[in-house]
Amino acid sequence: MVVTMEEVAEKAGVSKTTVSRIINGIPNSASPDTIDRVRRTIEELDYVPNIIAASLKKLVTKTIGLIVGDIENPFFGAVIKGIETTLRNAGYNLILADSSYNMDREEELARVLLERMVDAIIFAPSRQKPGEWLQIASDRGVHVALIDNDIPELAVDHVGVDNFKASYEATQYLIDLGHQKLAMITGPYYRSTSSNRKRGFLSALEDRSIAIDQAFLREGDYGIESGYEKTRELIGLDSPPTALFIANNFMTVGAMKAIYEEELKIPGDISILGFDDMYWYTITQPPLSAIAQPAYDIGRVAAEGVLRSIDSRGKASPKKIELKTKLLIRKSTAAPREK
Amino acid sequence: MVVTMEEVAEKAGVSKTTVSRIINGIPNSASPDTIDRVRRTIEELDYVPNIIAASLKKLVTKTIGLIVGDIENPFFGAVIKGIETTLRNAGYNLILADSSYNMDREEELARVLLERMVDAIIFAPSRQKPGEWLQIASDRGVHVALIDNDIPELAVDHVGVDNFKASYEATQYLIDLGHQKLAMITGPYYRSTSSNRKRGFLSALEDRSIAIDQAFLREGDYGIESGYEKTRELIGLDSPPTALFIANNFMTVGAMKAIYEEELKIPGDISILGFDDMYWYTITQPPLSAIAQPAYDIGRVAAEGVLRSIDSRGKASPKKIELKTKLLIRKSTAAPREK
DNA sequence: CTGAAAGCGCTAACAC
DNA sequence: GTGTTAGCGCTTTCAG
Repeated sequence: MVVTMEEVAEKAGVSKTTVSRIINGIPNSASPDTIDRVRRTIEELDYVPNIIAASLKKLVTKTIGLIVGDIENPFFGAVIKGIETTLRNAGYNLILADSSYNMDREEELARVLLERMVDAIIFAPSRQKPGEWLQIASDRGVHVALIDNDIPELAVDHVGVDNFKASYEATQYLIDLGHQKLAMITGPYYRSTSSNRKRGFLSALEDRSIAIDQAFLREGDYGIESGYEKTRELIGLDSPPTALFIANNFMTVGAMKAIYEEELKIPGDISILGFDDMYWYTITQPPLSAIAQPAYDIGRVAAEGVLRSIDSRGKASPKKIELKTKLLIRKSTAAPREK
Repeated sequence: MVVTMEEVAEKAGVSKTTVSRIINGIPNSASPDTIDRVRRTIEELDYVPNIIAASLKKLVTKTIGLIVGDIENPFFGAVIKGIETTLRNAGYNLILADSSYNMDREEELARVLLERMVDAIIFAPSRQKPGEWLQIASDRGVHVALIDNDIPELAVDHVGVDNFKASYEATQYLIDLGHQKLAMITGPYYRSTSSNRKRGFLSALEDRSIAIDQAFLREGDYGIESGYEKTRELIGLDSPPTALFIANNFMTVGAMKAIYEEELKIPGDISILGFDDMYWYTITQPPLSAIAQPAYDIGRVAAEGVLRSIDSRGKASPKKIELKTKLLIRKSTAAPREK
């Protein structure tokens, strides 16, 4: 740093203390005259306060760390936007870290954030297993909030959606349309979101007494390729499904690719329903039916929770919050063709 | 923070200095024995070094600030990924800030980043006009790199693509297909990218002696709605264009919406070519032709430049780097129908 | 209303 | 090899 508070003080003919108080807007701590003089000096010198120094003294950085699995996933894009906006408006900064869905990385990042003295960590875990550093962080008074996937055994805030219910209702909708041969491409079961989405699907079938064909249940990895391959397998079956429920956005793209390649008609030959809504789902042919998650709000609510938790000095007990999903019915789902 | 270096030192029976040296891996500064003892103590105490304190002393934070216009834009998503990955591998952290394409906000954010003592700022400006704080940052030795839009009068690094050339070539391709009635929906001219894309389009027409119909040139704002409206205007013309070139991803979505609404055939009635490639352009009907920008690499190269610049203590002169675009021809562009 | 002094937790000369 | 000392730039009692 070039110019320090000391220099401002000197030039204005006051002490550092006074300058500090004025900058921090402590009421009744300086005469209007002094305030004016100091303000002008700050202006003249282009003085920029050093928040790092202040942080060291106050033991508070007004910085929050965020660990996500993949910044490039549009779902996280919206979540991050919600977090960043909320935090920024409250005067906080965001340190963003991408774990590539790698657990070792997650651990390392949590540690790095601790070293940087973040006031809180918002974390989108890639699996349900709790990491060691997160617990350490929580133990030392660094507020922790989970988003998307939950880690039930960690007693910290969590913001997500009711994946079971969303999945259950979507499946029910498909059944009501008349489908009996329903397939699902799920995400990896080690994620709470994935396993809940699968459970919802299965549970709906069960409740409607539809036998579960194991060949119709495929575990993907949330990537485009995986959606493509699983779909090929599914439509290659002797008796293929008439409805396909896909657990995330990327796999849905892969699925569409496979379906177009085989020149199957949607929804004539097969109905398609995806988890995660994308802004471009309205311009595919046909427009895609999907379950929308309030991604921005997940971020916003998580950030608000963390802020509240900081304010209350961690005296608030952990909350598990589930936001509402919405089933968006467009044109990719319809009754199965009569045979 | 709970446990400090002092406590580690005490418990291990050495001085802070020794602990510090061991943590920083200064060679030949402690006996293997001491190192071992200290390491074990650190482990036992779950000691986490306080980088904020170190930063204050060293006047280097190993943190870089990034200001983008909209985190949710998938283009920036990829750019951010490139930056984050590169920085992380070099041991740097990223403070992410979203300006909502607002210039006042940009200024404010630059200042906030300065206060936080970032070692460098990577900035995706929303207009060509240079801000005051960025100059101040640069003057104080904070390295500055621009991405996407350039601000020519600022003597700092810039990484982007040759928008003029990309646009020129794409237009040329459309003309070679036989189109004579070409329209373009541009972005706001106050961005260097937008105006260069427009210039490329116009220049290609000129070079092929195709008269420029002003009604065929529409200035959008890079949003979905804007793409939709401008396209409606265009296809509502008495003599509508046979080819439409759209300056970004979001407006392309809007354009598609308008075209489907009017039940026009692509590319039969109108050819569509967009700037920015998206991973889902292969599953629209027809798959969309587009100009791909190496978004991840733009981020990576910008981050590498900033890192290099930090290493060389700013003795490197500013570089303006243009990465290669690629014209991806899929199915939304074809020769105009004979009339 | 204002200032002096004592650190926040760490690093970096400078000694020994 | 290791320790002592003096800060980095700011905030915060405590005095007046």
